[in-house]
Amino acid sequence: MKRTKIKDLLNSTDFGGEVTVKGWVKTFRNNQFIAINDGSSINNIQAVVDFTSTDESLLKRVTTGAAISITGQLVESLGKGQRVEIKVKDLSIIGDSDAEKFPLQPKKHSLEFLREIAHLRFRTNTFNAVFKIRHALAFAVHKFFNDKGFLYLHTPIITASDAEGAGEMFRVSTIDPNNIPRNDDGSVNYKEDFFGKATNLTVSGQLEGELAAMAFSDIYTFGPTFRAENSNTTRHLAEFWMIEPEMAFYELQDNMDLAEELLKYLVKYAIDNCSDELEFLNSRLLEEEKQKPQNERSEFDLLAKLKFCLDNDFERITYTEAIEILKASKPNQKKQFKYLVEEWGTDLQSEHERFLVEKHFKKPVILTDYPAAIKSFYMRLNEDGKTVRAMDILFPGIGEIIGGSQREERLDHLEARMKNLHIPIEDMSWYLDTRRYGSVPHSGFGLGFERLVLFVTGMTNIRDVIPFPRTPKNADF
RNA sequence: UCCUAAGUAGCUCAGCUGGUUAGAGCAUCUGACUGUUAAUCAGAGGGUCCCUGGUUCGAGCCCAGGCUUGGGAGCCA
Repeated sequence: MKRTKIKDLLNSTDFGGEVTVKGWVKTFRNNQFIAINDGSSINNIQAVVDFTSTDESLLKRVTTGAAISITGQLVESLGKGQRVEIKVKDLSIIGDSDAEKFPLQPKKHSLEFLREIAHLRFRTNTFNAVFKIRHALAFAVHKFFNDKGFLYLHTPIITASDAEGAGEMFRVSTIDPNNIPRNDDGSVNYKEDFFGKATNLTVSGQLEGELAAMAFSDIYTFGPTFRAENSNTTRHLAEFWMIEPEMAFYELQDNMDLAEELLKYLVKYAIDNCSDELEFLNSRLLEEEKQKPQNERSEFDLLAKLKFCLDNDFERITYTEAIEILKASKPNQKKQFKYLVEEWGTDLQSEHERFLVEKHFKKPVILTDYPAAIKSFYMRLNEDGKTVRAMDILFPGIGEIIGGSQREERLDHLEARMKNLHIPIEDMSWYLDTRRYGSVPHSGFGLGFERLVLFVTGMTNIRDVIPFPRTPKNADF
């Protein structure tokens, strides 16, 4: 008999008909009630088995985690707590699960423990919800850009350019570490390596994206990105996914407008398409909040927080304005900041960003026009000669979720800047060609996909929103 | 990388001032019960107290080094 997905059965009113479900046992209560889940819904379907007429040795194999197939009649539930259930006619075990060894129990587990069994955590409600939302958001990214006529560009994972300055890179090499080819001066002879030169995993697809934007006008990338930084935080991964649109003829304002529209679109898409999952995560968070002392509880629940983000314009201020606000702020006056804000030109610490977003404006903030000295070489210099057209979007609880800029389209300015920073211009000739032949103002940004998923799901550790997290000292599974 | 807290049963944790045979709840197993919702009741099994070394008559507990994890910082998306 053809299998029906549990999601469809839970919505069905076709009582009396015979159905088959296949899935994994979540709980088996009272020797009668099997809660089965097949991943199609965060909710289980209950199958009621008549233990008096069922082989006892078969029932013993209905253990948490076992895969089973059930055929029976779909009926209105006789008990409370669920609308429909299946009256079992035929029960068979597809795959046994040794209850003494299966690590997931029908109880609450800590996220830290589940991280150690990341290969099995998909089977929990929480991760079912998180990864469904992750999927929905990924789909929504493509839908958003496709509907706007953007071209999805696949940029290389392996690159030879080391001019990004975006962070430490992972080396890609086939050189035998026990037998390294050397030049006469003792340095590694990369001519012997696979690509004939030193190569790395990409830290960003931006530079390649700019090349394509000079032909297609509007492009985006969405792929894995790698940083070999020794960062041990709740919002950094060594391998993460990034969305990087790049638009010709966009100035900084257009760039900000697109970024804000994208973020709101994605949040709305999740609200509209993942209501069960968000509802579950919301109640899960509410329960965790109850464990906290009153003064540490957040004022908004997850759903309210998401709606608030949709209903309010992001606050847009310049770096210079931010510095003025911070200088005059209470924590700065009372010397409560660990790093006091005194001079124009220093980078903002995360305590400052958090103050602006969570205390002062109480909503997402777009910071623009940073000092050139603390930003990348490719950002467009303003007329004042000291700030660049950069923008960072800061989210409550997450910090920087987007970083972007209008790009420096003037060849002479760009070359001067690169010389200053000792970036080898000869190696970057391919990039500078965009400025040599039909250069136009253009802009783009990078959205950290996992940080977006963090925000939408309300999870607090980035390792819990990517299936198999790669972090320092951790590359399991 | 720095600061900080932690590591005890499958999981979550307790373990007094260093003192006999290391405990609880849940899970698991056995039995009872049979419309349950983290079912209930009775019983049983289950330990490299993170690792290495040291102090001591005696270390889960004290000291040193290491490993791992949580939280914070830096770097950033």
